[in-house]
Amino acid sequence: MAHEIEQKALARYLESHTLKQTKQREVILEAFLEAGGHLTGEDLYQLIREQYPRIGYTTVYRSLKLFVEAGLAEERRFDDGVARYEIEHKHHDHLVCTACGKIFEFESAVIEQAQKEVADEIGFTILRHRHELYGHCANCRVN
Amino acid sequence: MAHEIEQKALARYLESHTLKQTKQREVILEAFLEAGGHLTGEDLYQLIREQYPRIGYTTVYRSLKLFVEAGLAEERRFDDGVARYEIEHKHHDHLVCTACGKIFEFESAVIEQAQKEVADEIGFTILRHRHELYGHCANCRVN
DNA sequence: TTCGGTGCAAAAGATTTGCATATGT
DNA sequence: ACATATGCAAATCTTTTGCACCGAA
Repeated sequence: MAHEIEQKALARYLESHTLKQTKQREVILEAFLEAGGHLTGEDLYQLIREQYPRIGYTTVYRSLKLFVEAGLAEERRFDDGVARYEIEHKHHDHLVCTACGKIFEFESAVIEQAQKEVADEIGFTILRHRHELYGHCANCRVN
Repeated sequence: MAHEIEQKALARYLESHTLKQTKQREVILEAFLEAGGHLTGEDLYQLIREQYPRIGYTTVYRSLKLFVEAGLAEERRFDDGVARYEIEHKHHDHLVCTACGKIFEFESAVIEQAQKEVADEIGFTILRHRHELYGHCANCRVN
């Protein structure tokens, strides 16, 4: 099995929280990491279903929430209102192509700084943020 | 009745689209404008219910979508995934206080510019965006 | 008189929960 | 043994739709 590091991180989390290590959790985490993120619960359920038809979607949804708790995944919600999960990694924001659905990531120190200034002005403390640009990617744009 | 300008804008839209002017639409628009925006369909339905218990929530939801079509309102979705509607006005983004739920607006030319640069780099055309800062407002922050 | 509108109830889609059963620890 | 996890079905929650009836044009 690949992704030993993440599997071990999950194992550690489970152990330290008196939760149980199960085949399902291992399989679901594996499939999630393999797919590379930005998946809905349904997406992941369908993927897993092919190989493990006996795993219920309830378990997939519950596992995804567990991964978030464990710091392995992050929950996002783009404009369609459906929850998507991605692999937790360095902070970044998204560009979403509304034509093909592809999702790109970006980060900008200038923007982060400007945000802070906007917030400071009204005495607001930023805990997290969300920044999404919707439009057409290079492939889909009309030239 | 207040908000004559918006009521007239709606009337114009209805007329030009062969749609009908109804008491419900007038009442719902009035309540929406009066409340000042950032409301969910349910919020608005509850507000209207007090005075007009015979207006169904279906009509409220349908009217809100109509207002968006007519350019009078905008649909937003914050982190809870529920659709909220606000009065359409100059472009801006939001600061959302996760303690008291209050919503503030901001705009930043620096950020808009930086967005454009990020998009240009990968040949992406931005059609719209969404930028939300979550945290604690001046009243709720722990000093 | 003719369409579009309304309101109810029912459907739908995504996610959560209750519960009996199964399974790590 | 005991407590948590699973999987099914049923419940939720928000939003949409079907349909008979109503009302604006």
